[in-house]
Amino acid sequence: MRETGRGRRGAPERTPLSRERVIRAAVAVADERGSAALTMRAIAEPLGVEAMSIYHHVSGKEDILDGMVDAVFDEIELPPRGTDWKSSMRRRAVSARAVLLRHPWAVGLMDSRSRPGPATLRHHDAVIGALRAGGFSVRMAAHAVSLIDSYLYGFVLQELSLPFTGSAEQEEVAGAILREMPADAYPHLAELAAEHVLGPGYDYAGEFGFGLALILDGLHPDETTGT
Amino acid sequence: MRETGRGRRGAPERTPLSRERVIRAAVAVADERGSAALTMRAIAEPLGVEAMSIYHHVSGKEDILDGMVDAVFDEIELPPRGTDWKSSMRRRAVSARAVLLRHPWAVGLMDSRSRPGPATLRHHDAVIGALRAGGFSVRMAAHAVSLIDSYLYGFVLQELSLPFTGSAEQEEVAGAILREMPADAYPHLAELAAEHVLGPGYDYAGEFGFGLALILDGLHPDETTGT
DNA sequence: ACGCTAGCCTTACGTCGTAAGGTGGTCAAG
DNA sequence: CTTGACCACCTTACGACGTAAGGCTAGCGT
Repeated sequence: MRETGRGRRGAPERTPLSRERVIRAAVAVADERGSAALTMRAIAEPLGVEAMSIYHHVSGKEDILDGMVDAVFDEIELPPRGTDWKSSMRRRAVSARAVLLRHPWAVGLMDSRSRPGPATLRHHDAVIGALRAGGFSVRMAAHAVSLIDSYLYGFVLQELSLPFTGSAEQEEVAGAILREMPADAYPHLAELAAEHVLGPGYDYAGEFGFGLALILDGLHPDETTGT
Repeated sequence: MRETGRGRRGAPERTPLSRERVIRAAVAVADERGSAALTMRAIAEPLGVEAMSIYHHVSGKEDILDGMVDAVFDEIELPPRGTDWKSSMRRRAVSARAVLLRHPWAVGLMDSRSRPGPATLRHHDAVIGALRAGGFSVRMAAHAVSLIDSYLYGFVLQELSLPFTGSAEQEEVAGAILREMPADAYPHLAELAAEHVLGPGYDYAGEFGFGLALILDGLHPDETTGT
């Protein structure tokens, strides 16, 4: 697993560490073993290095976390140019959700992290740009970004806190909760669980499209909506 | 700060610990010193007790975190009965946002926590109930809850990750970021910051109402929207 | 009178982030 | 070729964390 390279005179030598390589290793550790396992020692190991060596390339763990968030934004597809604003917003949102689900630690990292990296800035710039190109005023673009991103992050946040991943465990877990839950104490919850969530073919992921469509249909380039 | 009470024969004695008192103390610590300072020892201290004593009343730190999340839900105003669904959803959302801002650690705790407490269940039950009473089908109520809550949590998540709290610092910080940011690399971001966010009277909190209104106006009791 | 038990405390372990300083291999200057 | 500075990594160590294991004591029922 340890990467090696060639020195400038052909002598084989270990690829030197770098901020980028450290952050890539950190992302891999968090993906594979969960965010709780993201320790300095765990990051160092697959790099073939001791924990303290990392400090020569990043300023501390916070710095790594900042870099990880930026790496995640870098993976999100930018709104494609040359399309109408609505479908490009949809594509971007769908891509962002996929990336955030691939890196389940990312949403939780986003609060508490207030120093945006270049990929993050580029990402937001492109999103605003697509809206502006679609005829949105500056004020309206701000509204749209706030709304769409809030929905996006909030949806993924809820999706990740579900105790299951596939729809196989889904029935099982939800059923268990239902059983140990006094059914007449929470009648509406019980009804929703029994009739809908546990019903055939229910897929929580499908909810994402519903809300996204509603939001995008409610947004318009100008303030012609007339609130 | 140490609470005392009276024994059953009038002898003054220390109020015994309880799960509830532990959780209340934990909430206070997190509110006052931040979620990073939420250690067992820090929770124990204001209770006049050693850290290990806590373990006789909760099963571990995870248990405390679960209790804290439930305590937060308990603070959120339930959707008032006897009102139309739309205004009761609005009231509930506004109340929830206020509570989540009062306990900034809460949103971050909500992912990773999958065992809902009684207050949480009661809260969700009441929300679904209000929608059902407003004529929503089970399926549509599920859509509505997912959408509204996603927006709510996502908005607060973003709001909390802003590096400022009041609009005084706001200009200062945003201005500083703008200055150290290559302005022509992120033109749309720069434009939005300069013309809108830094403009007079901008209040990020005001964005909440915009998105909430759009979402609530897009939702309808039956599937008459015709997607 | 006496042991039970509930409720709190003491001690200790392994792991965390990271401060401080050591070490060896490479390279430029002499 | 020698030398010495420097770079990249390592070793050691510290205080704080969550918590396992077991100890102490006061008040109770018998």
